[in-house]
This record gives sequence, C-alpha cells and structure tokens, in this order.
Amino acid sequence: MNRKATESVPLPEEGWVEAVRRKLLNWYDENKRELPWRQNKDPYRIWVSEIMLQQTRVDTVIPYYERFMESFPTLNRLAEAEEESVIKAWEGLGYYSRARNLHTAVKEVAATYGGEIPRDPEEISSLKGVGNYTAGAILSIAYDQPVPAVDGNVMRVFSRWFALQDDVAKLSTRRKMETIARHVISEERPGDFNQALMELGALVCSPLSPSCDICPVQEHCQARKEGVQAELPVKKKAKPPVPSEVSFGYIRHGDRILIQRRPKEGLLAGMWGLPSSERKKGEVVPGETLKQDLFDQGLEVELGAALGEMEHVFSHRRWWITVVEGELPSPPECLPEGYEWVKEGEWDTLALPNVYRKALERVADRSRSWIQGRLF
DNA sequence: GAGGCGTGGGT
DNA sequence: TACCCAAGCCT
Repeated sequence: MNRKATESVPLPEEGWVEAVRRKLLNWYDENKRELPWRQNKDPYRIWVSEIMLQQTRVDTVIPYYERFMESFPTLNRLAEAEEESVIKAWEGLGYYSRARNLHTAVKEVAATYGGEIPRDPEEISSLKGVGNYTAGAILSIAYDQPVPAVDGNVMRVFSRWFALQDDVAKLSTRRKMETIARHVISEERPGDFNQALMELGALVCSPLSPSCDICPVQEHCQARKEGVQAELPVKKKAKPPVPSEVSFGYIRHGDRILIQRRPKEGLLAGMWGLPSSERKKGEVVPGETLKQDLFDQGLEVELGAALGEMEHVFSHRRWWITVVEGELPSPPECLPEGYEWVKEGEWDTLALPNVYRKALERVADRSRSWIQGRLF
C-alpha cells in the first residue's frame, strides 16, 4: 500500500460512516427499482447485467437482458452457444467486444472452473472483460463480499459527499475512490450498499441537476454545504469525434445484395455491413472511393444514383455517409474473402450494427417512395 | 496515460 | 444544434 497516496484520501469518521450507511440502505430498501437482474442472486445473471450496463442506460439494457436470458438462461448454455448467435443477441447494443469477451470468459469458466464463477478476486478479474468495477459488483452482489464496486455513479456521489476536485477520468482518482469505498462499505450488506450508491447516483445524485432536496444523505454532503454540487464531479472534456467521409454500397445482383464482413479489429470489428469505404472528410467524391476499393478486391461495380445521405456519430468518430446504389453485372464465381450475397430484405439472421440498419431502412424508404412514384 | 470502442436519450 | 452523458474495459 502506498502511504503517500493513502494520506491524501479523506477518510470520514466512524460516526459519519454509520449514519450515512444506515440512511443510504434504508433509502435503498424503500426506493430501489425492480429490475430483471434483481430477481435473485444468480452470479451468472448478475454478470451478464453488469456487462450490458457498462456505459449503457438501464432502460436500454432491460429488453436486451430479457431476450438474452431467454436465449442463454444459464452459464453453460451461453458457453455452448455459437459466437455468431451471441453477437446477434447483442446487435444494436453497441460495444460489441463486450459480447465477445463475455462469451470467451464464460467458456473459460465452464472449462477451468467447472462452470462456477470464481469467488477469488484475482481469478474473477482475470476473466476477459471483467475489470475492477465488474469484479467488485459480482463479488459483492452475488457473493456478499465486502469489496468496492466503483463506477461513474459512485465517483460522482463521492466527489460530492467529500467535495473532491480530482478528475474522475483518471485512474488514480478511481483508486482513491476505491479506498474510500472500502472504508464506508457495509460489511453486513455489501451488495446492497454498492447498489444503493449507484441507485442514489442514478435517481437522486444525478449529473446535471441533482435532487438534493429529496436526498437521504443531504445533511452529510460537503458539496451541498458549499453549494458546489452542480460543479462536481470534475471531469476532463472528451475530444470531439473525428469526421470522415464514408460511402456505403447498395449493390445488387439479381435479387441479391452484396454484404461485407468488417475487419476483425477496430470499429464494429467482425460485424456485417454494406460494402464501404472511408476517407478523410473533404478529400473525395462519394462513391468513387468505394468503386476503387471494390475494384482492388476484384469486384467491378457499376455505380448508380446516391440513394441518401446520413450522419452517424460514434463516441470517437463521425461518419458522413452517402449510400450509393450499384450493380455487379458480371460477378466472379467466387466472391473475395469476407463478401457474401444476401437476398434483399433478408438481413434478419445477420448481426448488423445500427449504422447499417439505419442505412438499409433509408434505402427501403427510398425504394418504397420510388415504387409509389411509379404507381401514381 | 490516453485513446479506441456504439448507441440513444436528455437538455 | 451540439453537446453531455450511461452500472468500463482493453491496449
């Protein structure tokens, strides 16, 4: 333990801790939401929920979680599943490496730990996709271990309780928060305590306009005392997403459309999508680069009209998309690696990220209005 | 430490 | 509109 780092951590007195623990847990008992992953303490169910909830809102997760649990009700069922079906179940939820890592980790638990999720902090943390927060959440919620589970909510709550100016984007700050968490956690109800902190952060101690007037621990909050709760936590601003010009091809051959699997690494890794090309914004004529890229793969495409334009923003990149129609008059007998034909409209079995689904809907709208235009 | 990695909702 | 954000992890 680093003494210097520990010295800078403001550890509250025992009286303060006992009062806050009691009030927070009482508030949680009265106000906690009924959520599908709170039905029982099945560590597998807790695990899946924690992975889905990473950087993702509760309301968004719920329907995915319900469907996922119907498809993969137990750890062994998930371990036996094909990766494609796991990714398909994750379709639209984003951060797809979460699904791959979860699948990898679950197979590891089945093979190495006899299907029982390890209770040892070192072992569980070694699983793919299980970091400090997730390990703490599973161990405390499912296994009643008094270990911290410090997420964005907890850091916000602590920043305000103790009026901390540390940048919560920093790793060192999270470690500091974990030291505080170890000090204040309830040994009797560690899982409920950790969830109560997060629930308070989500429902009361919210980022923009915290509802201090209904907060169960308002009288213990240093930020409120100083009237600075809206300025906390301190967080360095994120860089704006980098813009680029992207062409999607809607390329027909008979009743089939050309699709392409994305590279194994990087953005939307391994997911299916329309053939596409990406360039720096302002550098290119939409469509031409796509034609070039496909030509390099041995596919000679004839491009038609632009079917539509759209914008799609990822956390770190902004795509300015032009969907261009085209056809492949004389396709090779065997398509290059990563390309497939799929019947128009039969995308259902493919795991398509939302950006492509949006584009396909756009094209479908265009086709419908085009047909209507011919009818009237 | 900093950047990559999705998406949708709120203001 | 243009941000900001939401139960992080990996490299």
